[in-house]
Amino acid sequence: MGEKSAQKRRYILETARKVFVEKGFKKVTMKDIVEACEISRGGLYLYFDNTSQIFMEVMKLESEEADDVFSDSITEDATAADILVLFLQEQKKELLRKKDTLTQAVYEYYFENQPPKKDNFLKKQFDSAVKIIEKLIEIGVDNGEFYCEDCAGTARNIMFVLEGLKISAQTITITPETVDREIIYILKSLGVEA
Amino acid sequence: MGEKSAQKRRYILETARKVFVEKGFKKVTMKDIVEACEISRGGLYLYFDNTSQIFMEVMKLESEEADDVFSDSITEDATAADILVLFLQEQKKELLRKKDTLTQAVYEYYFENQPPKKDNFLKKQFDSAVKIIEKLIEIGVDNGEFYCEDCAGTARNIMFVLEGLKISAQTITITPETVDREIIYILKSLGVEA
DNA sequence: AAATAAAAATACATCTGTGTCAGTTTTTAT
DNA sequence: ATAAAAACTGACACAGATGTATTTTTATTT
Repeated sequence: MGEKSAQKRRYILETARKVFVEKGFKKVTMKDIVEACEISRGGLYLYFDNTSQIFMEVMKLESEEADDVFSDSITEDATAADILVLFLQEQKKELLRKKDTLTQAVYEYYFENQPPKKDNFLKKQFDSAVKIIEKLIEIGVDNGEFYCEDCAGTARNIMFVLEGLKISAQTITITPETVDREIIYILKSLGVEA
Repeated sequence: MGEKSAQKRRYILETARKVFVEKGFKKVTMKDIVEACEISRGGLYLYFDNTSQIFMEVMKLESEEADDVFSDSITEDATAADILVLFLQEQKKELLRKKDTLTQAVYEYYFENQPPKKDNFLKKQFDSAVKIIEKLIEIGVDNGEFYCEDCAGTARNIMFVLEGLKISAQTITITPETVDREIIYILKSLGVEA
């Protein structure tokens, strides 16, 4: 498969991503992707075998482009609290505009394809986020910005709260105020008044 | 529809529940339910129109039989901390045996049928659980068992953590130890050493 | 026991999605 | 310019699910 094919593969994946954002995972058919890409049925099968494969590759692309949220803010010479707040605000934005992310599709995919212990996209994201938050809290504690006895535990706890908010945003209806309250709660638990 | 029909309706719902537990929501077809109930295709359509309707009624039954977890333990003359621990242990059990609950099916259903603001089964459950936990914490604070400045906030926070654990158990693989750590973390935040 | 009503089973027509394949067009190389 | 290779297309056969219509069985009434 030559240069050109790689380009088209990429185009298909990017277009398919929009479809998954729109419809989740389960509902999407090869036909949907074909139509979105404005190619033929047979053409699509030249590049991909089925929707699961396409989705997996979409997730892969996604994960390669991730982690930027953090690095953006960390490079500044902001305080630990600033960075944490920035991160939480970013998460808030993300989880409230639920119709613009792969969140739901990813959940659906994992429901269908029972927990792959290795190569679990979500687990990787979760674990790496925990680690970064933990580091951040440690820095804050050293600074005297935060009070915290168990940085790892707190980091994990924060991530579970965010997961809870994320899924709740997809099922229950969640208001910005609800998210704000949780953010304030988290900061308070670190001894930071918002 | 006579006495007998009502009985059969009930039988179908209870059998269908097992199918939903087994397969989630989206995957389940009328055929699956027909086979599980050992009745005929046409027969099922006499009672229900489609899988969504069946699932909605299953959830309704489910919600009518809920809330017992709490009432069971609350009637005892246990301390607030005891009751809270019992509740958290119950939740732990529930979320670890993920293959034995409707959790995943409910999520799938809500993904598909976008957030009904009224009659939202999940929201009702969530809100009522928050209220009960809040009361419990207040009692504990009055007792001097707990230390807590914002009972409502803490109750909400606990529920979001549990939601996070619940969805994580379905997607990431979660160990009992992970849940235990969160439980300990929660108790510690109330000033209770486990 | 025959007539009638209710309940259940079967067969049917339809629809939607899948994956493949024979044939066509486009690209590339000589 | 032409042959070979690569990329693409639309039609096809198949599979599985839906909801309905018809027939068969079972129960009820007189």
